[in-house]
Amino acid sequence: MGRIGSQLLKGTTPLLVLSVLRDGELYGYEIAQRIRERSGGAFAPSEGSLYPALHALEAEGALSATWREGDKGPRRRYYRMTSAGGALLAEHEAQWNSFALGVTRTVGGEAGR
Amino acid sequence: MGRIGSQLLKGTTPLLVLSVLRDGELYGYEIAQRIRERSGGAFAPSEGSLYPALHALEAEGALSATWREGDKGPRRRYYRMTSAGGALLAEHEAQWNSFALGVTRTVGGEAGR
DNA sequence: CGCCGTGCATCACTATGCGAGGTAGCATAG
DNA sequence: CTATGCTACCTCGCATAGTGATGCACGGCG
Repeated sequence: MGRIGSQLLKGTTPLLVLSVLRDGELYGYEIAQRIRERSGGAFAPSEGSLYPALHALEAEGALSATWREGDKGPRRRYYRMTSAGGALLAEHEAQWNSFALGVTRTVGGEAGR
Repeated sequence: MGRIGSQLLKGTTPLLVLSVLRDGELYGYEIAQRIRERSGGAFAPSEGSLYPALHALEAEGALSATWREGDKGPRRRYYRMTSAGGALLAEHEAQWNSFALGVTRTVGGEAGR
């Protein structure tokens, strides 16, 4: 395994998802929209990556979820961050920060000074 | 294709390689070491990703390369950034910046303000 | 003489993002 | 009444690209 979890290189989805869930309970589609809004439209996970990520996070115990019937429209699955999810978020944030710092340093040309 | 080139999510290697080559001519192994040093040891591309990336960059015309016999030790392939490489670097930097900004915003919770 | 370090290269494995396709409910247009 | 389109969920196959293992070649050291 690399220095910086190799999944972090492409795996920003868990970080993003957990981040928006700090706001409170949200359902899948809404999570994607929040990420899109907050990123300034720069990106949004596609469904093919969002839902699997949500399931994985739930399986890990980072999220808890419940189905709820909508008065109108189809049922939605609401996700809430667990305390384990909070810890995971902190971990992902730390990894992101050191990754971003590393890139910035390398691109900027500062050595270990 | 997504908003932010999907390769950028994991494809920081070209950015990193081109960045260290601003210093001048370097050979493969040395490039890896520079990246490692500059990133503060946070990461270094493995050989399995570095060499293919170098070949791709050369094929694209972003780098020019020449073999040189070492007085001691095996021959080395020295890479130099071309002007097309400079343009590519600028592009990768811009992409990285907007990507990092998007993540920062999403994690930080700032909306489009 | 065997091992290690430098240096380049390639391979199989793996992770995961993406788009397409499928199900379903409801609303509006024709 | 049917078509289209939006919300909302899920899953599949494809492509990309990072990792470690393996191999070749050269030279120094114990």
